[in-house]
Amino acid sequence: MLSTKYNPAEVEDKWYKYWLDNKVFRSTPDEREPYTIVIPPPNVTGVLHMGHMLNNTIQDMLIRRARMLGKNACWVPGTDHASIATEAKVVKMLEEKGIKKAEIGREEFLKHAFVWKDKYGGIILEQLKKLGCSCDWDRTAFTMDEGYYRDVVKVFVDLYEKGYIYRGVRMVNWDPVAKTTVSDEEVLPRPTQNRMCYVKYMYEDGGGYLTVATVRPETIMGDVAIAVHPADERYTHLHGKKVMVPFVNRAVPVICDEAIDIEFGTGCLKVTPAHDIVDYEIGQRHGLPVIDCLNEDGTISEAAGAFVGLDRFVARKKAIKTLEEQGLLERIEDYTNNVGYSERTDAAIEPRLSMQWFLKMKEFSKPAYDAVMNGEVNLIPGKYLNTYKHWMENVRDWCLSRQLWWGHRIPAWYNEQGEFVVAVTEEEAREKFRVMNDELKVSTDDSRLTTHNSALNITQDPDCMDTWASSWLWPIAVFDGIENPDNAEINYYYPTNDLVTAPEILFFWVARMIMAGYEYRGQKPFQNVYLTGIVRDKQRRKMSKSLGNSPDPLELIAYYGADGVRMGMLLCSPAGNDILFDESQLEQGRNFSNKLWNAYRLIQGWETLPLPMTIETNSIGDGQNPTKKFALPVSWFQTRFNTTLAEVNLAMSEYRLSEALMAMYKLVWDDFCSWYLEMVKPAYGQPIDAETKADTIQLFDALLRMLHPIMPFITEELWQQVAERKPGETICNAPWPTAFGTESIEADNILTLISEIRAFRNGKGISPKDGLELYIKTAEPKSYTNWQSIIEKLGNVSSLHFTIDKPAQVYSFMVGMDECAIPVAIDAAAERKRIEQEIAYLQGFLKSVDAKLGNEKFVANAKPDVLEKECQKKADALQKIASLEEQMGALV
RNA sequence: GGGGGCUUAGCUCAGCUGGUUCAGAGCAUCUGCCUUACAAGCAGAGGGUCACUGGUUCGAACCCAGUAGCCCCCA
Repeated sequence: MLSTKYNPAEVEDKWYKYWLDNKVFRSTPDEREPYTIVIPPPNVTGVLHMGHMLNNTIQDMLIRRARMLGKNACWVPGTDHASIATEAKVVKMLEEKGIKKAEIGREEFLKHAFVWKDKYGGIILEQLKKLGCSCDWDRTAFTMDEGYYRDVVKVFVDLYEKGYIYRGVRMVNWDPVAKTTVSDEEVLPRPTQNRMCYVKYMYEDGGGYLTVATVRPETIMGDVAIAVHPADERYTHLHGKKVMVPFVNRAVPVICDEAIDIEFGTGCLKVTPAHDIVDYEIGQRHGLPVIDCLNEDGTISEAAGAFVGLDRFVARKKAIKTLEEQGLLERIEDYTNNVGYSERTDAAIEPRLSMQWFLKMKEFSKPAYDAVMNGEVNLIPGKYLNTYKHWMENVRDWCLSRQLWWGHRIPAWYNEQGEFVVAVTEEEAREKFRVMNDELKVSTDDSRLTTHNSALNITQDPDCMDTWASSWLWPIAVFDGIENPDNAEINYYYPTNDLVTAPEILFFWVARMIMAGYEYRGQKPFQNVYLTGIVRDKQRRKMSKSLGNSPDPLELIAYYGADGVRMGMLLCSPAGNDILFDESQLEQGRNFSNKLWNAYRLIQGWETLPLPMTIETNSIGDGQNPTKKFALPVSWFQTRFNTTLAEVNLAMSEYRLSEALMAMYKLVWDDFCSWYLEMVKPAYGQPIDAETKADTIQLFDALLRMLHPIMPFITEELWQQVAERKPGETICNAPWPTAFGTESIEADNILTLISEIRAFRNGKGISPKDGLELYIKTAEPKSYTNWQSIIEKLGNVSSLHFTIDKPAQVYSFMVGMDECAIPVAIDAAAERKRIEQEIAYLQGFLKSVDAKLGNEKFVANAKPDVLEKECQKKADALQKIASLEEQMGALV
């Protein structure tokens, strides 16, 4: 006896193991059409969160359906080394053990990092298995695998040689805690309480001062000028004068620059090129020197000449105090401004000049821009097209270097003279130095250069690359398409079909993969990019570990079942729309699993009768096939199934996944369970004819196959039970359903009639157990008699008449054009009112239709089918009104 | 400051190329049912001036302009 509740925990692990044992997810190139997805590699620091659940459920649904459609489905899993996030974790872990990164050195640190990665790096992949993800695990890749590492380096060298990569000084976002640059996107601005200091800068020639407003007095030592707006009349007299910088007593010029905001502060800007991007630009324009007052850890540098060695925030306080003591502080105000904080360490970001490696983007990004604009790569939903366009048209050079150890080390080598070459290996680097030297020697004939030849003291750039500089090769590198660009796998699987990811990394990752795809394959990396929404909590906050507002996905799976979670989540998340997560959604998914389970319980419990049914017990047969008791309901459901299947296929092809799911949900719950099963269900303890049972199982099998991509576990469990299966056979490889070859049977009137009867009963408080008499006045009694026993059963109709003679006391209603009546004691006045209201509504409706038909322009302009519809509406409305009026007349 | 998007039932959202039997779905709410597949259930019901104001059109939730509110991205 099966439990009345579906228990997912009992079956999920069993089937996942079965799939792995039978290598169901394994893909190798063959003659079939490939269908490929590469997973957006989660960070090795990652654990499964709600975003992954959504994202990977979508990928699994796509890949499982493709597999059932007979394609060679390949889903490549893997992880990203996530340089900054992982390094931060490892540093912290070591610190807890009392080990300092700087003390143990690079080699040793990396050993620790790999140990950490081996221990924690695969957790999330294991968690994906709980979700049911059908990845080809034999292909699991990692962005720092040996081969992958070589690819990344090779690409760097290649791009350098092509002239795309350059080294330059730039203002970067500096994280003084992680001691690395971070990208603009990793800087989170936050309103911060500060103090605005109004500082006096004395004229060099004495006789007065000007006042500058600043929130960063600790950078005063780096001032190289005071800038005012050329049109600011308050300061015209100061043009060309010099003023003294506090603390260091350096005379600096007062300069004019259009960039100054006259309204802000006093209208005088202290120019500190090393510590502010605007100041840096002003400095560039005016040829000013750069004085870098900060060390990489955020302490004041030697170059500053004051407060040396103090932390920047300590120095700030001290600076204020000193200014006060020296009488240079005019006043001080509370001031709130936006300060950028590191997403990784939460340290206040320091704008800082530093030597970095950059990739020139303008020209390089062109193919990626075109590919999306001309639809070669399709963004779903399309609203991201504009976002993409805008970003790509304003693309800036990509800072490739990070001051970290965990990652792909920049393949640049420096000699003692500070010259550098870019090469894949140290060997090659030496060779390049040698060649470079030879050329120099030839051109300059300088014998001193011989030393530099094999000289040999060369060192590699200590920095490593931005994580995205490895993951942008993902769709190529996982098939070894960089090192072996013509291998069978890359030729077969590339370009991939769909990429499913979050919109927040559209530029970071997606755009760059497209660039890499065209550069290294001459082709797009994927056809479609499905951008999921962000999972938020009910207060619309993004779910995150730091906020603690994210439930533990594994607990959810344990409670609702993987299928329930998958169905529940996706049912209400259209592409690109944020999903407001609520556990009641998962409850819906779980309940749906249970519904399916119980449908099966019902079917499997049916006893069949060995003998053919007799015609007497067989009142709703179609009259031509008396042994096939429920021919009409089966055909009717098959018709419904065919319609829904077409909707599902269309919705899927347009990536309207939630709509596809909703259509399936209704097909199963409403059409199959609430209608079809109730129609064919025998009375308690009664047998069913064998053919109807077989048909029902066939229908159920088709439903299971349709649901399998979204609910893999329960569908496998039931599919294995509804029929005898061979060892190793699995619904994963069963064919995606196709339409039933059946005569199209509609039963809308029958369903409406039954609903009307039930509604009437409900409204009158009549028990479903009390049978009712029913009169139908129709031109086509056969359309009802074919379904008579079903009408009687589902409506609990005790006798059905097709006569005009009916009792005077009736409740009447319309089904389509047919007039129906249930004899019952009624309140004639109330009934009259109800019918009057209905007539009034119809007359209003008729008026609007008439207005259209009476409008010459409408008749002239509307399409013929629209016109025809309107005429039909009019005819129907007229006939209904006539019927209703007749009913009114009959009322006593 | 520049760019993009959103505003439809209490909540979350559909509504593809304008045609009122299109104002929809799910959840939630309400009413009645423990009717032996399922109370994680069954049968019903109520609920919206499609943000606002104009315009285009024979016809607008849908197209255009402006207004208000919210969100995101870039500076």
